[in-house]
Amino acid sequence: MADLVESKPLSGFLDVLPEDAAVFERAVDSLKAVFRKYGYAPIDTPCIYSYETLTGGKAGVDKQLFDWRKGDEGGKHIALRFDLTVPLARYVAANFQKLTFPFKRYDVGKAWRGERPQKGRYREFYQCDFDTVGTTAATADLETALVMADSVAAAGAERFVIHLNDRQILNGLLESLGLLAQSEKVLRVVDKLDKIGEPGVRAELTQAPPVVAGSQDEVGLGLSQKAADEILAFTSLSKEKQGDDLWKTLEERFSSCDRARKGIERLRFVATGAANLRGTERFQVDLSIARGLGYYTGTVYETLLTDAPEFGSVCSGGRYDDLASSYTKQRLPGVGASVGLSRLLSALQKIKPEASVATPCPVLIVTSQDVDPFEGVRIADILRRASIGADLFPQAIKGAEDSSKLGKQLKYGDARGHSFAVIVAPDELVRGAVSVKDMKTQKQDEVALEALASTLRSRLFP
RNA sequence: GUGAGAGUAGCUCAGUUGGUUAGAGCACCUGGCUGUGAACCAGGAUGUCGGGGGUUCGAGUCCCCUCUCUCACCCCA
Repeated sequence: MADLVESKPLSGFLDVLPEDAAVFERAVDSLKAVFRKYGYAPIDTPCIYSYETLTGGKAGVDKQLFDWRKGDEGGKHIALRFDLTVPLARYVAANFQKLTFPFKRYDVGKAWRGERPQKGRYREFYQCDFDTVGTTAATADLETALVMADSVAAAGAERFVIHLNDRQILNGLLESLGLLAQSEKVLRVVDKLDKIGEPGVRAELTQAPPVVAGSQDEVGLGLSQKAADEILAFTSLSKEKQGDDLWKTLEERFSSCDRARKGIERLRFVATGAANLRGTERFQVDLSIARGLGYYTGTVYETLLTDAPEFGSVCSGGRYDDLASSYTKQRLPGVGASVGLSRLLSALQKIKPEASVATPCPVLIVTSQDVDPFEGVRIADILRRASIGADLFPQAIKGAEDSSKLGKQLKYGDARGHSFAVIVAPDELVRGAVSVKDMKTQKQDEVALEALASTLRSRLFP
């Protein structure tokens, strides 16, 4: 015998079993329904791009890309997309004259990262993006928050909190400290507050920068203690105060800073509006969240599951001033977010492992070895014509090698989770009837063929 | 890329200070039950002990190298 070849997927890639795929498909359907309800239209975009397109011409982003070695286009380096937002930016730039703005689209698809996998982090994963492109209006930011709440709930999460912030406020603070140029690095460190705590963040902010520029293992921005104090005092504000207290404090603190005041105004609109429509327990102003992504410039969102915060954010997003600046001179502001469905579902599975079934059909047709196998196909067909999902256990003609006994067929039905078995056997068949067995209660009774569809329908959907 | 841990049956794992033929549970197959599953009883099949080298009379066990996976860092859904 030839040596067998590895059948397991690569690390960070997932096989999905039927029972999990059923959950996944339901979740996707629910999400899409939410997106459509808010006016987002579906689009589709390619998975592979040239390096240049993916990175937007910027250096340094390519570290996490999933390389594609074969199929180079005229020597061009190509790679898989790492999210759905970059493809959107490119798409909007490429189809600018065909689209109507504000443009709202959703896109459900896979993205790839070339990094080491970890808990809740894969190298291939699904994202469900929705964005509103071509407006700076704060209502779009507020509606984005609502879509996030509705989608995470629709995917099956019960307890979660959407953290809200606006980068303009922190940027205002940094501006007053003369640190605006380092904004992105500072935001990234601040973003780790929940993970490494205040001492950790303070250390990273004040430690000397890496000796070797660009080193990945050393951290440190070399800020002054005073700057670190200011930053930490600011981010802890939302931990001490929420609601009107917080707004009042912020407005006083930043009364002379134009940039921050705009951010406060918008954040207040979004946070109070969202809490008003979906409940205060769903939304929380959190001045410490920043999002690592560089293109966010205003509102930022992050969603944590109350029962599984260790999985990280399951739905994040933000507002950007100019999404497609790398691809077009047209300025395209917008706001959007992404449901990390692979992560969300793996977290939900941990919170409440649901007994789900491996079959989409409620009914299994099993046939005795003593009847013409055609009867099974015929009876299954009756149910399908009546729009009742019916799976027929493949049954060979009597005496054939792989003809299965009733017991084995019922065992299969049990393993797959069918609700009812329709047993086709000679005694009933001569009377023009079959036996219908409830797989849970084990009760079974004889039903005439003419009444089969209606009987099953009433039992399946009482 | 950096650091830590782990690789034994399809899955989860046990395997004593190195000792003959490597085990258990679950799952699977067969029969008890020629017209009835998830319970029970009896039986059955399954392993290059991740790979390579070394020490030894003898290695799943000790040493070295290598590969892979997991967790964490970086970064992020």
